[in-house]
Amino acid sequence: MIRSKSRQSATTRAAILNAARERFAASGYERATIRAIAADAGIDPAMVMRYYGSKEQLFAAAAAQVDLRLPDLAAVPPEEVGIRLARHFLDRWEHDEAMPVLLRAGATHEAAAQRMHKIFATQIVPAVGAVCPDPAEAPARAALITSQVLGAALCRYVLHLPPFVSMTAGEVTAWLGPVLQHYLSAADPQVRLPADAR
Amino acid sequence: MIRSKSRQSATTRAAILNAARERFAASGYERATIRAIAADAGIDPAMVMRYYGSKEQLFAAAAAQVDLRLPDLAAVPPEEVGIRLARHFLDRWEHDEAMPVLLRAGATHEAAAQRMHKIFATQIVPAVGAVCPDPAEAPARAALITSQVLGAALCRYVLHLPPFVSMTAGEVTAWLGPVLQHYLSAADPQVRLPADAR
DNA sequence: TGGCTTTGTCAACGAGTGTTGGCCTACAGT
DNA sequence: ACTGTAGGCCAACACTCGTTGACAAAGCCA
Repeated sequence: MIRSKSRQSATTRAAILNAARERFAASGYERATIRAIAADAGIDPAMVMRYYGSKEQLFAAAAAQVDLRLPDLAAVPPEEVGIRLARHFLDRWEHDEAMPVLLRAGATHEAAAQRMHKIFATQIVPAVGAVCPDPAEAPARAALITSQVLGAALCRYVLHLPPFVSMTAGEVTAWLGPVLQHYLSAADPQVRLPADAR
Repeated sequence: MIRSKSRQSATTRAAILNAARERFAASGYERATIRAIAADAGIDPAMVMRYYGSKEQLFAAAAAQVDLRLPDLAAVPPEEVGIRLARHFLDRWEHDEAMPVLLRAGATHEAAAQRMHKIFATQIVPAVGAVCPDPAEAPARAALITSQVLGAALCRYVLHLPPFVSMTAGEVTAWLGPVLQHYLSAADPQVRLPADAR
């Protein structure tokens, strides 16, 4: 367990990053303090500044490289795309805490919201576009999928809404699958005329 | 415009509450400072404490009495319940900022999350139960509806996800309606056996 | 007019924050 | 053995926060 003192920096950097991710995920950006993160990592707060420069940059490092690892949906049988997507997200979240980080922080921190925009544009939209009937509709369909997926994550991992946390991952997947399928491939619904909009 | 000095307290109290709601909605709980709220209301920070006791109590007052005013779904033709529900939520949010307050604050503040649990249990679950095939399923179905509805609000009003904000309220309603309908009345989906869960 | 309550301001406290610079220590290379 | 350097800690700064108590002004009531 006892290591030589030099060439230890990589280990410490990683420890800080892990502690930061946990704190950001558990408390959001503002309540996650440098001091608490440093305490979790077992080092002095000054080290955090030395290695990451500022809290903002530490957050950027903690929330960087969020890779959803979305599968190639074009290779999936068309009628299974929805359930496959739902299962993928659930799987991801039950084992990775990168997404709660962005969810909690994105609600109040502008930089986090911008990062979610980027993830949406570079990962979700292309994946959806691969199986979309009309590629021009991909952004809108991807946004709808994102809304359902983030909403479920919000209820389950952030708000801890009782009926949602007591469901198994399989149940959630079974419910979300058809909905994602609908957003992916259903015909664009006609908006009623303003006459009966009220 | 100039009023007598006494009997002014009700006006000031209301001004504080309005400013508080705006700040909590725009910045979340932690970034909304008493000083900023007081400045918006045009008075001294000490007045906020005098009238509301503490920041926590001010937040409670600002987030209190969130009445979704859900319609009696039993009186709606069964096949229109989904679209009716979607339209109601959209209508509510485009004109009221009480919900963004809870969304932003609920992500990081425990008291806000608890308040959302209460709103869910006392308003959404009963409304859903009125049209649910099996009342025992009402909490789960209500949770799914809530997840989609909160997810849409998150993308549209908090994260400002571009494709979502550029949709009209009518388009969002048309997309969400069938999904809410599905959560309300579709048969409980069978969860596949563990054999093909991977 | 004189006192009492209400409405409000001002200055300050104590705690907690991100951040900085100086100092100590122990290893690596010579 | 000596020295340079990198890893790490400590103390402190400057600032903001929620919160408090003392004090001033203005109305109401007698």
